[in-house]
Amino acid sequence: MTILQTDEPRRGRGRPRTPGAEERIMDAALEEYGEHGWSGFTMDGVARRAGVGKSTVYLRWQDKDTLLIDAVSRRGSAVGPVDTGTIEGDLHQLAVTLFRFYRDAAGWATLRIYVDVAGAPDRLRGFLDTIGAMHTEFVEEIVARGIQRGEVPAGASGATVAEVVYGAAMMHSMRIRLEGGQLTDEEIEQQAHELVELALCGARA
Amino acid sequence: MTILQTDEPRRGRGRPRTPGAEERIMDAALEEYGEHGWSGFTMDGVARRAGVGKSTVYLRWQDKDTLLIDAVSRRGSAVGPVDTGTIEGDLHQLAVTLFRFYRDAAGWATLRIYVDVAGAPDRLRGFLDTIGAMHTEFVEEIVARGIQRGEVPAGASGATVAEVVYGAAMMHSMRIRLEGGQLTDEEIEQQAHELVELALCGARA
Amino acid sequence: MTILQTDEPRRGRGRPRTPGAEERIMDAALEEYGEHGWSGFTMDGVARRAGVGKSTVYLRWQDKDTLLIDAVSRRGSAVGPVDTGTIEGDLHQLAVTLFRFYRDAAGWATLRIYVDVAGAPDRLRGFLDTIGAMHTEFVEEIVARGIQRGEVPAGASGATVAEVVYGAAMMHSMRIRLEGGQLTDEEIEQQAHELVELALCGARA
Amino acid sequence: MTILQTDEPRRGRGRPRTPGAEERIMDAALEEYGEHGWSGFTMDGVARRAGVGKSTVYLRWQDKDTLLIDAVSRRGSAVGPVDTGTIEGDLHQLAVTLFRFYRDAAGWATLRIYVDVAGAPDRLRGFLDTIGAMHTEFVEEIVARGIQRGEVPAGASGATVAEVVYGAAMMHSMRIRLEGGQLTDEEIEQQAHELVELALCGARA
DNA sequence: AATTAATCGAGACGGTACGTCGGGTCTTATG
DNA sequence: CATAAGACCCGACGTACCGTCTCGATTAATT
Repeated sequence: MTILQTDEPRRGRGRPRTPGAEERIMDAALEEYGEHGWSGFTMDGVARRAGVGKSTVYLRWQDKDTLLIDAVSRRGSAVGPVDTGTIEGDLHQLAVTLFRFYRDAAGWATLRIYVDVAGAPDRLRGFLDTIGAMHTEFVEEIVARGIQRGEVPAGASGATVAEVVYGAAMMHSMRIRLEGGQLTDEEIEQQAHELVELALCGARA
Repeated sequence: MTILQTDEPRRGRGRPRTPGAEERIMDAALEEYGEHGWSGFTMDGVARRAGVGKSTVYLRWQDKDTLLIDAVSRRGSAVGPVDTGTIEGDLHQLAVTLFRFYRDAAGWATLRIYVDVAGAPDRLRGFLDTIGAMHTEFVEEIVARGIQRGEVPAGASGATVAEVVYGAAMMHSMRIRLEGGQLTDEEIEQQAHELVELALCGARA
Repeated sequence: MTILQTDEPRRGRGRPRTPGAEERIMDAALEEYGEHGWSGFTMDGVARRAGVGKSTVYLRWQDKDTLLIDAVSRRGSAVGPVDTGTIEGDLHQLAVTLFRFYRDAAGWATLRIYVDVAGAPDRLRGFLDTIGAMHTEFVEEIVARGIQRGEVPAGASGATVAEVVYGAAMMHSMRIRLEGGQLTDEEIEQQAHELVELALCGARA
Repeated sequence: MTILQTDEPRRGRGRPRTPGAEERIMDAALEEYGEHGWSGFTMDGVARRAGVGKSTVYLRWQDKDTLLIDAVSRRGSAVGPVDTGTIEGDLHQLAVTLFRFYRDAAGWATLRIYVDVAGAPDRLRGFLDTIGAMHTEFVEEIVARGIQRGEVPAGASGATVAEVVYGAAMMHSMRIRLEGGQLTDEEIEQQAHELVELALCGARA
């Protein structure tokens, strides 16, 4: 996604930037973060794993936070808009995507960043807010279509549904993680099903 | 709470540990973490704020992580069991407590730690799991009493209700935080009400 | 010697000081210093080796320097006045004593202290000066008696003789030490003989 | 002199080491040691005084001892070979240089280190031995030339002369230092003269 | 015998310096 | 120009030691 970048000069002069470097660095960043956590996530480690020099990293990202957030945001967009024809189908697919996202190390890292940034007064909060709002919009579109189709009453709140689905998926994933386990695809289907029923029940009331 | 401590030798020999030191240090840790976030949370800073030497800190906690987790866990137990007579009242009070907990810097820090620890393979996961299970038990007791009273059908899942309430409260709090806002007590009441209705709707189905 | 001690109150009340403690502590101090040098000479180490608590040490010496200097001075007085009847015999015996003194770990430690203290502006310099002057006096008495007996001319300088004997003995000892060797008693006799001849030659001129 | 350094890789890659840094650090080390003595000689202090980060120091010297010894050895070589045409002139110049060397804080620090290292079993002793042997050689060359010129008999011992000159100069300097005084240039000339006469008297016998 | 008071071993205390490590910057030689 | 390498300054890490302090447990001399 690399939203945080300054617009590159691209004057065509000098050696062009190595093509795959951004990717390799962001991948390395997510892997390092996934393996060692925040403490233990070092720029030297990222550079070494990506096989580049530190200056190559700092040429593209101004600091550690920015790199990590950028790397994480790119994966965060794995959760995108869906349209299966029914509100139930849409929410189910969204929930399944979420569970899979949280099961992955990089996906969970995204959540870590969000919670971390949300907790401290920070220049980056506004940016993540945009991402968060984007996700809320997906759900509101789903609910809006459901209202149009008459599946849920007009007063149903997309924001609430979003919070329930995202929040419950996150909490369930965390519990499994703390137990040291990992969700299978079948369990994800089952959990998503229950969760959607519950959310819809609330939306209908 | 200081669960992580090894049981002290307590041979009565030598100068006894200063009584209030643990408290002062943990308070200082939460304040430092709340003000500066993870980066910017330093042991020297904690010691200075608590008015103790670094050795006094390291005598009680083996490292930075352990101190922070311990400090955070102590506050985590602010959320305890409730019994108001109805499942609706119980869940409402629980939700209100949660919202208030997440509004507080130290409370949010707790969540940060949980998400962080859940993301990395770690010796501390098992411990936090215990705390997490404790919270699930509170909700399961509430639901069990609800079943006894006939408020919800026998098949209602306490774990699911817990995930919905905790997760949605967390997500809502995070959204407000990312927007830079802060929940008022009235908004908390309102949110808690909606959330409980939704959860109960799901539990009854 | 324990010159640095304040005069003890000795009011008779309370538990009397453990008799052998001073000795054990000073011995331990010299041993620790001899084994580990200045860096590596720790009060905890001394107390542990002497089998006493730190308070027992600090009750007798105000700090590390004082203890070490005191311990070292006690051994320093191993070199005392002599009177064999001839200036040659006196100086020979003095030189032999010196060589033996410098061969010993504690004796060498004494020299270390002297050089160390002489190098830094310090409250302890005056004290060591006294000791140094004492040694000079021994030699001056020897030379004065030599003058009386007509062995050396009236203008002979005791201070110069002292400097030559002490200095040359020290330098020779240092060279042997740096080579990792150790002077035998025969070598000491031989060195002392040469040294005295040289010093007397100078004194006679 | 920096003899202790491992030969550098010098692959030409990466930023080269700042040219004057070694010098600045060693100067700072000697100044700090001269001012505060061993206790009070801190790496942070050296780095600050040299205007350098601690890592820059530790990149060049493995620890405090090594730095100090290296710094001191460099100055130790201030005393070098002389050749004035007569043994008397040579020794006189050597003695004057020595007295001036010991008068200087850094010079005296050198002696401190020597005595300190000579006193403890240590990896560094062999190295200082080399320096010590070098000094002995200077004097032996002087004496050898004196023998060639017939100024002293063939059996004269350079080592003994060296010990007498170095030792007596050191002892005299120490006495003056302990008294809190400082040798003037005139006194140095006078002392050197006396000392050389005495040493030559011995060498001739 | 009870009281008083000093000393003892033990070890926690507030500090300070250690030697290491990582962040972000800068400087070289090489593409 | 960008890059890989790596030295730079800074500051936090967790450890060790200093000299102080506070314990409970002795150990006499004084009541």
